[in-house]
Amino acid sequence: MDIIQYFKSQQLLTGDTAERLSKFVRRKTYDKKDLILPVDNSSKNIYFIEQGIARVFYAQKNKDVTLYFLQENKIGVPVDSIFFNRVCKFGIEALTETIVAIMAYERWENWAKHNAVMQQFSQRLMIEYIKNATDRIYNIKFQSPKERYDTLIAEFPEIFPQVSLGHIASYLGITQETLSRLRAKK
Amino acid sequence: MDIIQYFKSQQLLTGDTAERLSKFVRRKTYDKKDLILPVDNSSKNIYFIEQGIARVFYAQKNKDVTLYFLQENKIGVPVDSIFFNRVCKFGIEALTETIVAIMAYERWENWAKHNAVMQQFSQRLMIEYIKNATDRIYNIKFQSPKERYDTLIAEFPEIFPQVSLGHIASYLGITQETLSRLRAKK
DNA sequence: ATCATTTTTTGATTTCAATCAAAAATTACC
DNA sequence: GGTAATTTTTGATTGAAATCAAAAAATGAT
Repeated sequence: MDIIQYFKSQQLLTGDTAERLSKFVRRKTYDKKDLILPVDNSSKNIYFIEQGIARVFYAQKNKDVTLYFLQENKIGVPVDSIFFNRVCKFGIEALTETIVAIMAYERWENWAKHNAVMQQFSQRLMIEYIKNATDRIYNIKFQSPKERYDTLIAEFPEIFPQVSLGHIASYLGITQETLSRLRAKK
Repeated sequence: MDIIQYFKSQQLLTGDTAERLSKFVRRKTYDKKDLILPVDNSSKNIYFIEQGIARVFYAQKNKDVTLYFLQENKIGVPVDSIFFNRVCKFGIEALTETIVAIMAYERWENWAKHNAVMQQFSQRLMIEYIKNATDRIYNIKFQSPKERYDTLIAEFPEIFPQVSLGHIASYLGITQETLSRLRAKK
């Protein structure tokens, strides 16, 4: 969905603010396997997935771990760079052909300083991030791979034909082979 | 440290705001093993550790996992209840004798609506939470138990005589025996 | 100090998932 | 449609850490 439409539909923005925000948006299309954001970058952009699927991942040498998936209408925020002025450890990779709405965070941050609606909008997005991070930690620390698997297909069933087992397995914290066996029985 | 002193020292609050906030604070002392916040509760309080050490943990049946430790000057925030109106999955347990400064979040939230300093203060705490959660996810997903161990002693060396191996092990995601062996060699 | 309780270490065994390897299936491309 | 390339499944083996069990050490209480 168009990013501005989406924010409106979620009652995050009202007409005129939305109007103005839409001027900040730049759109870009990525092919499968393109990097939307490379690892260890210090981008201060916000990446909204208008179409397609992406993954947020850590990578170093021979290690590659998927942190989470971004479906349509999800936002990838390089928090390290935006809030903490350090390079962002994770990257974002397109897993299908993807349309991304990109916005420079600083512009809207400045605006938010003088605008209550934007201020609240900004806060809402932070809370959204907090929710996702909190849930993910619970998911990793307290649930079993099988439970994580069940949660994933419940929340994001379309993932299966589209995303390769390897990425899903690393999201779950197991190997591809183990995931394949997990699916087989049952 | 006294919570208000701490916020001042961090330039999070100025004189008069601090003054007023201090009226919101209620202090409580806990013994070792006391629950500061039970699991699955819906407290809307914020818990600031003025003295001692606590742990944030998930528990169900025979499962008990330590999420992270709260040292002096750290804040425990039951985000589930405060932001999402659901019971908070984690609890907080005192690991030593502990002095906690407790504050009702709603009071300061209402205040923040009409006060820019409080608003910014509130936002800073959110960002702090985001940082911790982000780092922790990296820590869990991308680092090995040994690396987690090294990070922990680097950041929080005093933990060792004070907190039992069992809790530390569950924080690291291994068993107590494995941790004991990890420490032995070297 | 002594005894009791808790915590940590050490040892032996088991188990589950990782690894290694190859076959089968699916997808992509000329 | 056929061949190549990729992805998934299946099988056999290995290994690292969990489990089980008990000894040793540390802490606490009387």
